[in-house]
Amino acid sequence: CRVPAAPCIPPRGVWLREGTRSLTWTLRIARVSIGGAARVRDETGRAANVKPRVEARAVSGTPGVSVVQIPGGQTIEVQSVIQTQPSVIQTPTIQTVQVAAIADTEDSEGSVEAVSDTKKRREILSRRPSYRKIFNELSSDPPSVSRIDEEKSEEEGSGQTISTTTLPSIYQTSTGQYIAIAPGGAVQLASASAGENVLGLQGLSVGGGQTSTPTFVQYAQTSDGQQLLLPANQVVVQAASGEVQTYQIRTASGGVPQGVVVATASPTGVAPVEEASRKRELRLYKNREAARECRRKKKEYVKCLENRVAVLENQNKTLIEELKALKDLYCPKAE
DNA sequence: GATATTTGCCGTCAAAACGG
DNA sequence: CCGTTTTGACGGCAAATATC
Repeated sequence: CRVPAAPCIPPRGVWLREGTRSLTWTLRIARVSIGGAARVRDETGRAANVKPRVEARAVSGTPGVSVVQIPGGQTIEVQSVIQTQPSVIQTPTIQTVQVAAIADTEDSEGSVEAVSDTKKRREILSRRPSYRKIFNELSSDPPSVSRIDEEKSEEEGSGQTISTTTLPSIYQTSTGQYIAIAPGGAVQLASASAGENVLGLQGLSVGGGQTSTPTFVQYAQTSDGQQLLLPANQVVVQAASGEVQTYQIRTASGGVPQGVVVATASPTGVAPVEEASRKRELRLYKNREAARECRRKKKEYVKCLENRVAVLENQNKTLIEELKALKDLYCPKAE
């Protein structure tokens, strides 16, 4: 949280490191590092990062006491003071923090318990109304703060993001680029570097019908109207410059990254297991995109709040000055 | 320079919210 | 009511930063 000058109140508990230099917290759920000599490891050594470390997150907490859970299932209760300054705090500022207790949670073992533990935690962390709801409610009264648009706001910069309104088919090319073929027929290159919109290309799903192995072919239309038919594992992309390139599509066995839909085919004749996994992939893909979008909106929302804080602080300052001036003018003897 | 810690982002899950 | 969308929560990774 980097709202300037406005003290952010940690919503649940306080996040701290024992006996070390800094204290950090983020919104609502924080990560806790237990540093220094008291560094704690998951028994299985599961803090499987390149750099050894332990992270924990809040499971509950009241002002002054935070209960955090470390990966191994242990619960550590930490007594602390409310620290209102976010970000890094130098040694003189931080107050002593004691690890009050380290206790094994009864259900640290066993998958069934683990599930119920997760549930318990989720219950503890009662869900608050969504930020968008709160924000829209807030913004119904005061001026100078823009509402978060329900609609997707114009993307700054290039609009290379893959459309999320209707699900495109995503393919990874042999060069590592991703190609999205939207139902509308637009083909987008979604590479890490930059994307370019390519029109005039279409992906055609030719349903397998009776066959259990659906075929996927594409045709491409060149600028001069010529049509190209391509093998099932290739995609042609024409850049804005006019340059036409053929890409090889990787197959699932070739190590397609998670979530990449390998092919879109009619479900007819597809084994239930395959169908289920296809559905799952689809769901994951959609959710991935949704999460991305949600984060974008959230960032926007936080920016709006920061603006709001700045505006209100300004107003406050102006009003105080005005009041002071009026007092001086009309009741100079006051105080 | 090595190690420790923080921070930001991502993918996934699950539950709330929403829309038909 | 049910399917879909949205979003909080969480675990994980890696880059950035701090500290030794």
